[in-house]
Amino acid sequence: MSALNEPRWLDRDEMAAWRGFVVASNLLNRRLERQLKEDSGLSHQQYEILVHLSAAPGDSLRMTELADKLVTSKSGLTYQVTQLERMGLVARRSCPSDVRGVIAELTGQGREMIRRAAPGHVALVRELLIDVLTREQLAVLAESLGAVSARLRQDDVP
Amino acid sequence: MSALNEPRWLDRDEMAAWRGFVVASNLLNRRLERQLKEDSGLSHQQYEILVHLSAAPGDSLRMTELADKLVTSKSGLTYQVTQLERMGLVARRSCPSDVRGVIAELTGQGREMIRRAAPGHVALVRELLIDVLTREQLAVLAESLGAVSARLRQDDVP
DNA sequence: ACACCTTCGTTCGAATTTGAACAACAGGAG
DNA sequence: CTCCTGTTGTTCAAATTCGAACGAAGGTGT
Repeated sequence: MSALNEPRWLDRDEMAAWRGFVVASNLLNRRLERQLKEDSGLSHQQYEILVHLSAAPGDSLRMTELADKLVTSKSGLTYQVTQLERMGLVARRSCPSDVRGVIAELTGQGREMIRRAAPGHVALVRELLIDVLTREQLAVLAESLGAVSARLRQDDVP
Repeated sequence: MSALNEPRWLDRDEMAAWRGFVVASNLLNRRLERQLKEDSGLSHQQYEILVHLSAAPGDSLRMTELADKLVTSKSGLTYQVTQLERMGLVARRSCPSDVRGVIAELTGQGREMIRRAAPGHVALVRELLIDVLTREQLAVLAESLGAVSARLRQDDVP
């Protein structure tokens, strides 16, 4: 009867998990944003770009690859890489194997910046998230969100 | 020696939890944003405003209260409430007990909108997050993120 | 070599977000 | 009452974000 049309609403636990996710996500982002801006003059997004580059072989990545890792739009990345380029933290160079390709590469200043910015950022992540949870909670969180991310990556049709 | 200056970096599990959180959060928001926009013409933020209002007594809340619940800036809320007001989904009225106060109230159209938009949204949240996890994972997630949120709310100095 | 479809990164305009500054008011201490 | 401090919601400029459209190039099948 109505079972076919009536959606399955979230029960108490499900709602708690979902609301907790949304609220924690927003609050965390706010705090990290402030801390990075004040201490290093970087936005969280810019910081993440530097991190992904510094973790990549040759301190460099193709724009599209980088956009995927960051989970952002291509145009958004173009904008931010331009900003970082103006700050002297990232340089653009063309891709040898593909004329269309653009490679974003960390500069010396970029490496220095991430080296200085990372400790404070990690300390805050630890204080606000990691150290609040037990080892078991962390493990479950990692596995759960890993599964959710994988599920989302799968059918992410642009 | 160096132990005092060297930050405690994240180990494998901690990093997995943190990255999982960031990635899942971004991917989820992207998907929810698209779905809401296409199906109802609402942004996720606008949808959340309607949800919080419809959950409040009298379908109404003070601006500041609403901003707190949404974890957004006051100016951001002012903008979005104005948008919703233009759409006829929300109305502003002044607060009886405080001349400065402004109360956002759900209109009839607003109630109808949330009634139509909710099923599709909840279904997607279920598909992408809730139903991907086991009952135990959900419980741990709820408790963990609840603790993190509480910790964050505590010392959130504006 | 040719047409065809996809991918790459950028540009563009529109929408949104933020923090700082602001005026108006509330709430108390004296 | 009167000053003083904190709150409330808005306005403003600046920064950021996104999707659609674009030109240019890759890759494939014939």
